[in-house]
Amino acid sequence: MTDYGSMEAKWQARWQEAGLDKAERIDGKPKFMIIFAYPGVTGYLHVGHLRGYTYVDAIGRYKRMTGYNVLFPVGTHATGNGGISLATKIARRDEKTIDYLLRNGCPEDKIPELEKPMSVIEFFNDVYVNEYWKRFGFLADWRRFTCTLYPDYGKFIQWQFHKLKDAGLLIQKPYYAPFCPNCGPVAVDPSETDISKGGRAETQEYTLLKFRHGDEFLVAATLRPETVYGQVCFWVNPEVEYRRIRKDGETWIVSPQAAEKLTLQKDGIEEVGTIPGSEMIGWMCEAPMIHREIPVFPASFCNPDVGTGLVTSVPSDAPDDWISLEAVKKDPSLKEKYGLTQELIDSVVPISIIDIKGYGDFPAKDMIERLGITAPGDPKLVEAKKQVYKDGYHMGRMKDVCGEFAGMRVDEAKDKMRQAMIDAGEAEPFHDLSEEVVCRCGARVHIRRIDDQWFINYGDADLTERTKAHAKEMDLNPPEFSENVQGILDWFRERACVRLGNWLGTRFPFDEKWIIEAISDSTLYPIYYTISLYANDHRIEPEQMTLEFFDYVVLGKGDISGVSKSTGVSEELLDRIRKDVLYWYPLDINLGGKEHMTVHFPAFLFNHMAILPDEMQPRGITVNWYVTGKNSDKISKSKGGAQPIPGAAAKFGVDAMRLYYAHVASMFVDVEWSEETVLTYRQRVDRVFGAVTELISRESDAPAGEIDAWLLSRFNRHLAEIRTAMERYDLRQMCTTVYFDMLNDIRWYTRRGGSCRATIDAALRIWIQAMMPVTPHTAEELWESAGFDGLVSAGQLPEPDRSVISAASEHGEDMIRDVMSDITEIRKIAGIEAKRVVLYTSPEWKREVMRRAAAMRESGELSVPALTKACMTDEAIKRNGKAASELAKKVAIDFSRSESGAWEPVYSTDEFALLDGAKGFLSDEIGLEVDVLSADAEDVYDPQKKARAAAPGRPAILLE
RNA sequence: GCCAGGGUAGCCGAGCCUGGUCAAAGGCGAGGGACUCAAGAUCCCUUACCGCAGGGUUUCAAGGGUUCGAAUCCCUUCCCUGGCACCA
Repeated sequence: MTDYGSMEAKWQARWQEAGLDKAERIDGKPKFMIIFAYPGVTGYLHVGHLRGYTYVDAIGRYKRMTGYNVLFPVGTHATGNGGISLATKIARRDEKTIDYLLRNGCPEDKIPELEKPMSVIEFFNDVYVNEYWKRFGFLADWRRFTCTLYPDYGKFIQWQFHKLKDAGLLIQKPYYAPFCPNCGPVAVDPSETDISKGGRAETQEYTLLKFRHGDEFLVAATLRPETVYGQVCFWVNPEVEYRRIRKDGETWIVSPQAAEKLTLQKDGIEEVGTIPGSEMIGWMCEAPMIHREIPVFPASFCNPDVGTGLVTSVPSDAPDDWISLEAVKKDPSLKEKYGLTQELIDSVVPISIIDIKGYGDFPAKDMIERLGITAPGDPKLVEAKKQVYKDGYHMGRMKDVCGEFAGMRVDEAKDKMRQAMIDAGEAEPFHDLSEEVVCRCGARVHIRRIDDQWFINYGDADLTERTKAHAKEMDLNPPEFSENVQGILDWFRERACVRLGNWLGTRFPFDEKWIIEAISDSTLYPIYYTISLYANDHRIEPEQMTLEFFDYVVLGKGDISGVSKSTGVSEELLDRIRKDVLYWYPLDINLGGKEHMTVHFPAFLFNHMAILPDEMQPRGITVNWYVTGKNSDKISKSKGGAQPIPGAAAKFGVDAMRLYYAHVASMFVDVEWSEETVLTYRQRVDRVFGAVTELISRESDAPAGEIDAWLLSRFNRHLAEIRTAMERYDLRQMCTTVYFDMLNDIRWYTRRGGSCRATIDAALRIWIQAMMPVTPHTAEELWESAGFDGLVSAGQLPEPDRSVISAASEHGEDMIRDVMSDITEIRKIAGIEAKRVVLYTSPEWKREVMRRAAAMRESGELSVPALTKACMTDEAIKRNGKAASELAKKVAIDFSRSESGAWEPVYSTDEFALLDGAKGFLSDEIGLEVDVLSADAEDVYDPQKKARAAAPGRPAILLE
């Protein structure tokens, strides 16, 4: 295996020596600032992540070689519980975790150090920078690296929150969060850092429905308030000892567990007694909204742990209800046991309330039959419920029985009906976890109301309008994101921005018990890269980074001498930082994966708009899609199947991988990772490398000829194409030109016998420079062996020389290729064992027809009759009779469809000279003797009368 | 369901905005050939169908429409993908 690593390391060291990675303000020089949305520190990354990062480096390199001073900083986002989670697992030597670390190349002796969260973060910061980004040859300004857990970064975030507060965008309102009675707030997430069970639980929003019975209420909890019109009875678990509680002067009956949960969410709850479930069977209670009396029946599926342990029954749409009602009707023992009358039981019949495509009047019944469920307690009921709920919510429509809600879509009716009942005092909101969650301390975790939760008010109308207006001006890629983002910005509402508990992050400046949560501290940060430089080398210390400091350097507010005095930062340094900020900002491109479209990018836009002046608003966002595993999953970090990045880099070489990312597909589609595909790019790099190496060493003392003019024309045209593509950041198009088209041109040049040193050198300069953005190591290696000076990475891409771009020259070679393929085709079709081929070039009169057509096209008078008429005034043309008028017709149509001047090379090329000059080449290529004759020549040899078919651009061919 | 984006030759994928020069780029795969003792690499040719002269025929999810002309514009239908929130 070739040792790509040492070649790559060599050039990376040279770039560093040359200081190419460092970005410094150069007043007056155009700047370009680009970032990728920094990754969360969650462990080892996989090959998929490098896709977006590679785009950023390639774009940065391209900008650098086209006259820009480029700032490409990197950082990491470590806010959250990822670090804690990993450290905890490492501390208790969790087998899977240790295995995961070792498999990804973590040195064994490093592991004991990783028991502290911050050590984990620092460890991975180092991995990301050194094993991923530097390894891939990125020219990022490493000096500016920052991490969300650094104290100086925290100062910046606290300042940002002061600004949000000043702008009136921080609001407080109640919020419902998981809470342990002993440990306080806990994080419920799949990593299960804080908890020992229930990491997949979700917070669900129930509606408590109050059913009047005498002067008390049976309280049911439902996720489907829109089904109240279908209520026909009420379920109570006869085995459960229910509680009576006082709430706002009312008496409620709920399960004991529900009573406990309610105290966490409602004020003034007081237990006043108990009542066995069995006692309630046979009661009549008044259902909310419909105000009908419905009977209470026994049901074993009422789990006191879920909701309130009491359930309103809507058999039409709830499979559990349907099957249980059937069971009640069939079970005679219930009548005796609970004294229910047959009449009462018979009076309970399902009511059809929702019309769902693909279902009959009673969706629950349909689903039960479809799944073959026959009795209550069947485990398939869970699935049945989920499916009916989902279909009902998305596709259902309320039927006529639903009063004022008739005809509404379910997803709309749900909120409306819930609100109507809450307004009428018949219902209340309630939150519960979808499954049992147990804290590490062993206590049960419940949802608790938090009254003073802070939110950022992204729903603010003025902010939204201004942000939307700015987004319209931005360069957003893919273009459809421009359209979508308008909707996303509208849809963004208040967002909880702080949280309690065991999380890493910055303290909320207005109340230290809160930690600023993960999305909210990563929205304005790109601007901090202009400042982190000075914090990292300790020219400023975190304690100096006061509100006045940021106000001055970011916003230009305050008086420099005052700020200098209060912070202890010299006026000179303050001035310098301020100028840096003004120079580098706004951000030109923020590139991130598609997951950011509805989360990070809108928040990024809002925060910039809320805090920074117009001239500092971001200019562009580029969204990249993923590299996926099989079955188009994201390559999962946790699944472990993905290849560690350093291993892949060693195996394929960094440049091959970079080219793979840049070219394998449009930025805006997912790509399935396949080593085989990467290998074809490895091969592609090798082929280009080989072709260049061969050109460098080729004997090349021939004088410049036609083919040299052709190559220079092609390469300068490509240069222009590359620039056009890169205007749109279309790396893929650019790579097609550089690694495919240009290689093909070189092959043709070689095949045509090109070997002029000056041409080759000129072509190589263009070509190698054009390779630099995507395959920089290969480019350097080639640049050096070609004997060119300096580093390509430090050079400037030449402007295309339009004076050497020649349509005529390119047309000539196209013609030769066409002639070759025509000959091949004729030989194949005709099955002739030919010894000789005769080419007849077009007669002069046909050229004249085209000249006339071109002139008429120019002056706008071209039409079939006009051209025919004009041609007939020319004796030399007219003489050809019908052939002349037919040609005039065809030419008139062809020319009028084309751009003016497009056909010029066709009629003005000296075809005889061209083909005669290529005779030797053609003869070698096709293995036949080749003669070139002019169709105009006197007594031309033409035994098969082929010559008359000759036309400009299309010589007649005779095989014999 | 709502919003958005798609369905192109064996596969991947350009073209579609700005209709004609589109049987439709390029790559991969496949077949043939050159080079070679041989393999690999490299290079050349072919790869919808028909055709003993460079041509013809039928194609760009399906159906309909606009137009002298449609892969490209419009309408309908079918199918696929993503997002639908407090989760980074």
